[in-house]
Amino acid sequence: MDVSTIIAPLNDAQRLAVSAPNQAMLVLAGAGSGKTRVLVHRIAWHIKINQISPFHILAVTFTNKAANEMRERIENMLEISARAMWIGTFHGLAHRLLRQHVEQAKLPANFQVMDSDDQLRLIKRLLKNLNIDETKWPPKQVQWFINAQKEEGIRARHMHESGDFYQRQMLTVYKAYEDLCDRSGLVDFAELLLRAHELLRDNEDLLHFYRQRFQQVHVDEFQDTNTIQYAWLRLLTEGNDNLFVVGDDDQSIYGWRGAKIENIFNFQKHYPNHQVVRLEQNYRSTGHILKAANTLIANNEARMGKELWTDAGEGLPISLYSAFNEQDEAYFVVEKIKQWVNDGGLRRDVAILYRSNAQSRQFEERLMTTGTPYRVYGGLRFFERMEIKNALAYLRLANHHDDDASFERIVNTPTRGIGAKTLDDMRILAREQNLSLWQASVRMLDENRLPPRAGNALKGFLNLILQLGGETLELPLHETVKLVVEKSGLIELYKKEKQDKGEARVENLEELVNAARLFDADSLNEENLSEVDLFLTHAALEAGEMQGEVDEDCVQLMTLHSAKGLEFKLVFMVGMEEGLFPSQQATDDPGRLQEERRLCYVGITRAMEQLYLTHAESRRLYGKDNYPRPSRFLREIPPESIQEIRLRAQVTRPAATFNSTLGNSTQTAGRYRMGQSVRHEKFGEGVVLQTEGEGDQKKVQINFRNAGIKWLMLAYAKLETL
DNA sequence: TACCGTAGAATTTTT
DNA sequence: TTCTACGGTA
Repeated sequence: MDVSTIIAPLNDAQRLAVSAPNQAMLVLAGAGSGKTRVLVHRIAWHIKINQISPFHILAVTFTNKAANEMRERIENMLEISARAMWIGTFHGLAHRLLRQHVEQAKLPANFQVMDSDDQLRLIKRLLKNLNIDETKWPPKQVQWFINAQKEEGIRARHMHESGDFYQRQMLTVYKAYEDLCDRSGLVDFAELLLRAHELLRDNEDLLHFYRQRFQQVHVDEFQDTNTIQYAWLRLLTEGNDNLFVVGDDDQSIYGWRGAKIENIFNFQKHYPNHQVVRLEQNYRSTGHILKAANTLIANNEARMGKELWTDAGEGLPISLYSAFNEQDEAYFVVEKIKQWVNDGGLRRDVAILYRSNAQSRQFEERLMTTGTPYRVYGGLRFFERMEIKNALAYLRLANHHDDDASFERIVNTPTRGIGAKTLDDMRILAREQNLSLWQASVRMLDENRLPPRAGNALKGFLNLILQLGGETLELPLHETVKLVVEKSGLIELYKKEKQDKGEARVENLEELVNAARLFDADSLNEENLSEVDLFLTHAALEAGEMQGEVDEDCVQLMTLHSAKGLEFKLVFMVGMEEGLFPSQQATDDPGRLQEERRLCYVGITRAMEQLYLTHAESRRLYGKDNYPRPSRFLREIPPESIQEIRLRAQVTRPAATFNSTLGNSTQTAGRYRMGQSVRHEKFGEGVVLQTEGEGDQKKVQINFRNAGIKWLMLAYAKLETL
């Protein structure tokens, strides 16, 4: 393979990035500008042109999906195995480091990874133990606090006792949490990163080794890195100038989760010899769409600056529809989708994007009644489902008796007569004697501390776990899982549950056995784990797909956040209203508002051919009617790129639609029907929401742009239709 | 232990 | 409005 095969399919900017000499590099890759391609080709360049062994290459991503895709594309392109190359997520790679150096990382050899749900449960239990009132100290908030500290690299011992009451309380919990995790051999997501950072920072020989090993370090979605992730990258590369990062400050939408967009700016300070390359040619969207995106995002401050362009032509203008209410909005969108399909379009090329999950319902209902297949993203993923987590807890406890989190989870699931009293006693004993719950129950049984019934029940449970642990030693993984699922009694439990739900759970458990069968244990076993532990880690680190792969051609419904990285021919961005998007909480904070704007930018740039923006004049939210003003983002898009879909164009629509959705036939009558724009002498412009009464008694409710919502008597109000 | 009623909350979620 | 978590009761 020679230079041209790697370089030929690239544009100038891409080439510049791919073939640059070894130095720190910041690639600002606009949406749809081929950033993965640049990463893949850059790595290919190192391997084929610079003769760097894959062994010496590191590539970090945020999602498993991105990591898998990158590995695959490199292997296909170079026709080599990329086994030796470290490609993975920050968390996956951190985990691998910790496993390979458990001792130096000061972890037990069989440490287990907790997902956020496990973590939350652990915190809840901890608060109970510490007698801390959960209503005053919400576990979620505690969890957030702890993770935020870890992401900043702060341990409990680094914190001062002297803070305010809140700080001191949080610190107490943080300390206790650290102790509990250490004692139970549990590691949460943030801990993986923090500990991996400390591991390298505090072990000079190790750091030296990995700095030598990773001659070229590549990072995807750099704008999403948090403090500790960036610190880890710096440890590995600073001074060597061998850090190649790709990102887009305009697509940073996870600030609320700790992502530091500043890392992009800091990069330029920390790597003074860096080079910046901008990828601005867009291969995805039409001119109108890009113009809208560019103009909108120009309203943000402190950008690196970038302007997307295309040579693909203007395309269709963006359509804007003002719906009466959220039902009309759904109606409109689904009508347009039906048209698209009638014109030969595929449903899978269509996406409905919204700010918050709650908005999906209207669309689902409408899609359902029209018989349009659809798929909603979000919600629980496979390994996060209750029944799966229960089954995995059995598996875990059978292999790690001292895992208290798993113990608590399943000790009485299904119910086996181990009640609150028994458990309380057990917890007290465990705390006093510094034992695990397992050890505590063994002792209680040994010392005959329990009434016969509870004692027998507990004995039964311990035996079950022992049996599962013992019998499964010799079995292949999927047989082990099968045994666990069957003997645990979970299947029976869910069979009894309400029809459809229980059935789904049983199916999921069966699917779990299947997943274990398909699990390719030796694919990445550098960690020297048992097959079971490897599977458990896999479950924690890769929560799995949202739903099983449904190949059916269906409309895609998802939040703007989950749409990042995807593209669709036809995109609907719905609920473009103040208070919804931008969300209420963001409106008074300039920083958060800019993040909302970036989210809007992400949404717009998902569209390849056609983009619809919709908002509703009236929206029922949490049981209350709201009359939101159109989103400011709509005004930030150049009018010449927008085509408003006028109500007049809708006259062919059967009046029954409005009636059935609003349930009041008077509302379509007369000059002042819903949606009619009017002007009032004093209140200015507004939109009719509904009417009531007849003759001189007729009243209209109007949402005035500036004066708010008012009821007016038609006979007196001087209204002018627009 | 299981079921019911009610209070209270209700962006976004790569790992 | 709708969902969840919790506390009370059978």
